Amino acid sequence: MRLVVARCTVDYRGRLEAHLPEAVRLIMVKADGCVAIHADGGAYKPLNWMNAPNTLVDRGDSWIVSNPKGEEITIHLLDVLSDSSHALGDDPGLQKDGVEAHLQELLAASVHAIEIGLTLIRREYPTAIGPIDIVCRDPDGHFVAIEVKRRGDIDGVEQLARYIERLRLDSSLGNVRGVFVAQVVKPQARVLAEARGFRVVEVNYDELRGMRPDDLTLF
Amino acid sequence: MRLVVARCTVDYRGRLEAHLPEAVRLIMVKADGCVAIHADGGAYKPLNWMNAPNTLVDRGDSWIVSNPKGEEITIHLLDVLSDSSHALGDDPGLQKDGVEAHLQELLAASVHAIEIGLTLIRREYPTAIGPIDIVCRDPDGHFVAIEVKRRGDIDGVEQLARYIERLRLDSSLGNVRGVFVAQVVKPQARVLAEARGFRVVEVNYDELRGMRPDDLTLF
DNA sequence: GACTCTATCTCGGTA
DNA sequence: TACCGAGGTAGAGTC
Repeated sequence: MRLVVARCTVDYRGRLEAHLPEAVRLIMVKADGCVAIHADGGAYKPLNWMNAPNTLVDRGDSWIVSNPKGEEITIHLLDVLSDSSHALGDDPGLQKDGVEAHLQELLAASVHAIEIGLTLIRREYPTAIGPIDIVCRDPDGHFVAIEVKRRGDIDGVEQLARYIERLRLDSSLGNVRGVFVAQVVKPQARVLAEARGFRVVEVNYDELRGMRPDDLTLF
Repeated sequence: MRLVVARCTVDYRGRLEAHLPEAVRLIMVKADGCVAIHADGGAYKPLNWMNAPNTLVDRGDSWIVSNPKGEEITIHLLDVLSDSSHALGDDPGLQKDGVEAHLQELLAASVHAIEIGLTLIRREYPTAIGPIDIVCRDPDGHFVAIEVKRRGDIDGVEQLARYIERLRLDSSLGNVRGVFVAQVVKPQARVLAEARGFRVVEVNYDELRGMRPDDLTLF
């Protein structure tokens, strides 16, 4: 990894056009060739960047980084304050817990947390337009399509609507209804979900993790 | 900005839980206090981070960074290979051109580029499920809801469909129709838009920029 | 390769 | 502040 601190200007031309006026910034070049230009604030996102694969032409006072898609960044170096390189080696990578997949697993194991009386048919139920998170049957024998989100946004409701529309094309399934499950459901998403006739359920991840799976509960 | 290259392990607990095994990484601390841990690859996204505002407790061989929301990162430093600080100063910020907002402004100023005879009612027309990009009236007095996208995807068509559905609930508006405008419209989006009864218009950003606003045109 | 969906999304705007 | 939508979204997984 090469770290250059320099007074510079930057021009990007590609999916849009962007320009950075003269200032002191950090230019980070990683081993895979990607380049990122950071200011001294503004969270982790760089001001400008170019992902690998790309080619870097170093003309001394300016760098031109371009990729096969025709995007290009030009960095004019006006004053280099520091320039260092470090061998970091491969990274073993990040281990995560608590993402949507886990929420989905927990819910599939405890579908009664969504609605009493549900029976799991399957998780990741396949359709032509993508898998439905969870599909159940209710005590009346009706299909219940369940969309699980960490944050219940309007996009998720649309997603559920597409799946329901799809399932209803298959008349052999009979009645199909939708349930939208999330840790937090945004107001607009709730309005839309209810307008679409979907039930909306908020669940607590930590409580869910503490619950016994359905096959151990006695109702 | 402080740049530390060190062999380290990292643990994050907050919106989810994450752990980084021992490896050599770059730890970047910006002037606003935010911390990012980078590997030597994987584009611009850090492996772990903590946004400002937060507090950093430096215990020498370990750092504990926590924020008011209850998120926390613990960095164990096993071997510091480099530690440097640089004064970067404020950044004048990024100047962008060609984003959706510009396209929308240009179109609002030249609605005849969408369709001859339209009169602008307002931009960002408010509804319970979000603002409509542009709303016009046509020569017959009908409402026209216009969704503007840089890239015309299926999501944008769905968005327009939601707005139209919403407007039609208000019978006082009379007839309402939709127009989907983008620089490029994906085939699937076009099919869906036309199935929904929306007109589809492709516009050229550069041509649009060269046009005079409506109040200067003489039709 | 194209498509789909998640994200500690980030970031900006606005009510 | 919370909420909403755009993003050069990026990145992962699947078909």
